[in-house]
Amino acid sequence: MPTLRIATWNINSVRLRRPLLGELVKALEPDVLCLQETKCPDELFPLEDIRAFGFAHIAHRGMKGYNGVAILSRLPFELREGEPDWCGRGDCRHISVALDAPGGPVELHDFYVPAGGDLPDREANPKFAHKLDFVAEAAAWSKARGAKPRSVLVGDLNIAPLEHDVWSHRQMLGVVSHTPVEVEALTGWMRAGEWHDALRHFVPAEEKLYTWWSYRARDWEAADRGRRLDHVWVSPDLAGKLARHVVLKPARGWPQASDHVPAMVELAL
DNA sequence: ATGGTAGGAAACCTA
Repeated sequence: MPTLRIATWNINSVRLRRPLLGELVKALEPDVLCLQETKCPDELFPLEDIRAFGFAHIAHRGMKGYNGVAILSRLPFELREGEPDWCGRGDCRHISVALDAPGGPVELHDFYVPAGGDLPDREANPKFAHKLDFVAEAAAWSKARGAKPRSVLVGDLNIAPLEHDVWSHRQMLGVVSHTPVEVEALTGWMRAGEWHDALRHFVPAEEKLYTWWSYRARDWEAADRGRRLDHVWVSPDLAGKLARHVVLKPARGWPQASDHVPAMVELAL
């Protein structure tokens, strides 16, 4: 049966960490890899290095210093144009393609949701307001779009929705990424598009699951104060085709690691 | 209660 492996990783600078892409490819052998926080203007994107890792098809949308998303693929795809300009900011936080996948096209969306700053107060903190507005717009977009078959949405959504998506639910309730207003916004987005949480398809809600560990810890592994900020969602028709997943925790221990680790889902198409 | 680290830019922002 043909399979499709889609991975997502907040790489936190594609130029600095491009050697680690080789490690990721060795470990996961993804057909498609979606990146966030490439922090790389389009004219400086390291196309040749990435082609050498086997990704013949590359789409990237970057800017100077911040943000930036990219889709690296072994399969051909068509870049989807005319997607929304989220919150009218011209940020590079979303890119999407129609993948030439086994059995027909798969619509793939790669998102980087604003982190939202430190203070979980819409009035006092414009970054938090931006985050909530972004997710609300995304929910409206999903609602209008409907539960389109053969769709996958991945990325750093910067919200850990479930109790066991954080190391301590109680201590995180007031911390941006796990506040009730953010969790409600994210679950509203999921419901609006009838998206299925593909990572939790494999890992029961009662089990801890993290994709991010802060840089600001003496020993990230010993402290293990992680959060699940990175997500893979699939359309209802693909939920039954989920075959395998990997959250590549060892990547957090790589030399010059990103604070996020790659997550991958395999679909039996 | 606080501050801890990292990347990119350009002397401070973002996460």
